[in-house]
Amino acid sequence: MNPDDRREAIIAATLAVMQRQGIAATTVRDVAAELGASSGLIHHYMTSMDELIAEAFERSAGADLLATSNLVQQGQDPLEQLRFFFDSYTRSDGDSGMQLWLDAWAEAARRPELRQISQRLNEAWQQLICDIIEGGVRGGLMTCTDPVAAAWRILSLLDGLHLQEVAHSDSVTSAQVSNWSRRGAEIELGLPPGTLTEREPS
Amino acid sequence: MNPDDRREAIIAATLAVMQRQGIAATTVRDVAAELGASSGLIHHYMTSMDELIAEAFERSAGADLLATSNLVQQGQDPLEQLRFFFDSYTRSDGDSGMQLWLDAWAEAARRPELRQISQRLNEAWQQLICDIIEGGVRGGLMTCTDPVAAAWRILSLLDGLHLQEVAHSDSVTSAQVSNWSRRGAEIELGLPPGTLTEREPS
DNA sequence: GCACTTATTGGACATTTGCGCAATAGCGTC
DNA sequence: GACGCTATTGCGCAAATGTCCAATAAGTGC
Repeated sequence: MNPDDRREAIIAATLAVMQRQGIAATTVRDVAAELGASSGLIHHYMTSMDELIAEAFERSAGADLLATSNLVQQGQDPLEQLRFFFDSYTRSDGDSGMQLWLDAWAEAARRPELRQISQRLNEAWQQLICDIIEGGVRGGLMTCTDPVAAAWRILSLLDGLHLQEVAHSDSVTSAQVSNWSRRGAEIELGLPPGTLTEREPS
Repeated sequence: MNPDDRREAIIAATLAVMQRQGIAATTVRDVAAELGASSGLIHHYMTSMDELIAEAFERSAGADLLATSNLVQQGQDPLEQLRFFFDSYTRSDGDSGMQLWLDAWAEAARRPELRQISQRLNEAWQQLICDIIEGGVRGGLMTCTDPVAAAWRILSLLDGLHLQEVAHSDSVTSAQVSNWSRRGAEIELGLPPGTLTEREPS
């Protein structure tokens, strides 16, 4: 098998195990079993377990960011862009992507490589929101005196609510995460209620 | 040694280890070393490792909640109560309490006992904020059409910002967590800027 | 066909983990 | 001082884990 393809296959298998069992409980043997290969093979391509986990997480979380980013760019104006942002972000929690983030944040303190990736991606998410807000303020569609702070607030609110949904499923529901976070952004940016509500696909 | 005291001592030692190393990396042997006793002793008092961890987390997080709750009750009006709430919450992150919460949320999916405790405490935090808001709305000091949602937003925003600070220390600083979360609550509740800023102890 | 590189295997190894258990020490009661 | 209960010890066991390594299979260029 082509080395590049093999490497991809290993990362894909790692990701599958991570999503099933969580980052902390992912072992080399499980990845090998998922791949249908031996454990030695994984170490032939990866120098350490930490690198393997970091790479798999980056692949998964990076793809989510890219997908949302692409969708946002299709928005005609900043309001639609922000709506698309919420559409994309609140849809992607159907899979276990958010549990991965929870694991990553908790493990960041103990895995430097993972921490670096997690930080970089979070800052990219914040930047994405910040750009939308600055566009909205320039166009007179939104009111905001501190876009950097506002972007961190919108992102953190979304993460904080998602966290409750994933950790304690019957405290906060998926619909509440969507509604409450959209309403929060409306309040933050001086928008009338309903502006960011998900539109029915016509 | 008195069995009750011994039990307390074990929990205290467990907590110390948990704060130093994180929940996932806490082992029976480490707790025994911290206590200056043998590993067998821990199992004489606790039926399992999960129970030990859950109990220690409940003790620590419950104490934080109680301390904040007590401080809030000393506020003369809802605005001061909310200010006290932020004072208490944003001060308690000096120690590593927030990393414990991160671990707890991540582990909640795999440790039922921990999940139950985490969920109960989070709901109590939300209730604490909700009561303040309802008092503020009644007294005409705050504007809020949905106190339940607003309380979840204020709590989740605070947790989300804290999360960034703990996981990636140079993305968001401790001061920014305090300022941004207070400002967020002001916007949420229709308060003029600076209303919730920490007062200098005169 | 033959050397040479590389992918792949399967297991060994040292370490760490939660937990159990037989032995011991300490202390209160008669 | 003897007895009995329980706190406490210290070790051992089985399972799991990351890492490494010698042996093998599979190509690949000559």
